[in-house]
Amino acid sequence: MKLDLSYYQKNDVVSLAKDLIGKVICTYINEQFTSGIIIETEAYAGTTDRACHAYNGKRTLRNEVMYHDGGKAYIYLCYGIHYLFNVVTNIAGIPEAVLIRGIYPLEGLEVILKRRNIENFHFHLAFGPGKVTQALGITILQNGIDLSQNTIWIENRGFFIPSEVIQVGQRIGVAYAKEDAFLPYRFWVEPKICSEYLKNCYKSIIGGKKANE
DNA sequence: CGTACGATCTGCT
DNA sequence: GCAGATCGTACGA
Repeated sequence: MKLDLSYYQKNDVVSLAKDLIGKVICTYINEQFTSGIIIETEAYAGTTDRACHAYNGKRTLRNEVMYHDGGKAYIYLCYGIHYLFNVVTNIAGIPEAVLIRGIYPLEGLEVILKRRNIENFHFHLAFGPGKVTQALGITILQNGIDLSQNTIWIENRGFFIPSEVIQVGQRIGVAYAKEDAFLPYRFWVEPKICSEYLKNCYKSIIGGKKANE
């Protein structure tokens, strides 16, 4: 169920970014369990990617964990306000990562609503990278943690997202990366579409059948 | 040491 | 649709 470290240590960050769509990210933070289906990701492809924090081999205190073995959390503060959560991929020395940009809340909705300071559920509740970390309770305190432990981890629950509903496009907010800003490294499923597939999964669970594996 | 700038979100128009 | 919030990091002097 829980993805192990070998999953993250593969050598194709773009494929991993797409494969993470439909997986379930879980957190146990401040004694509270919350989770959501990953519905938006972006790949950041190491030292040759102008949009990547490790472009041209840049290595600082902030991005140090990108240079570690895959399967760790790379978290940083963006625009002085929002924490952004990345999964480090590949092996030590090759600084690649997947930014988790959107989730569809699955468990702990009450906690998520409280953390987001929102009254009622709506589709875009955690669609956007700053909303994801707020919903899941992630801050800079979790930077560098190991995703095979029990604070932040990702599971395969067998939710099947058909390839035809996964959209592909340019990454958001990286105009400074010049030509690399046009690379098709962003993957997403509209939250409303995701909810339709969720209904199907729940139906099959209720019917005594396991969700698609 | 000083300054510029974000892998964004919200609320108001 | 747009401006304002807000602060750590990076980088040059």
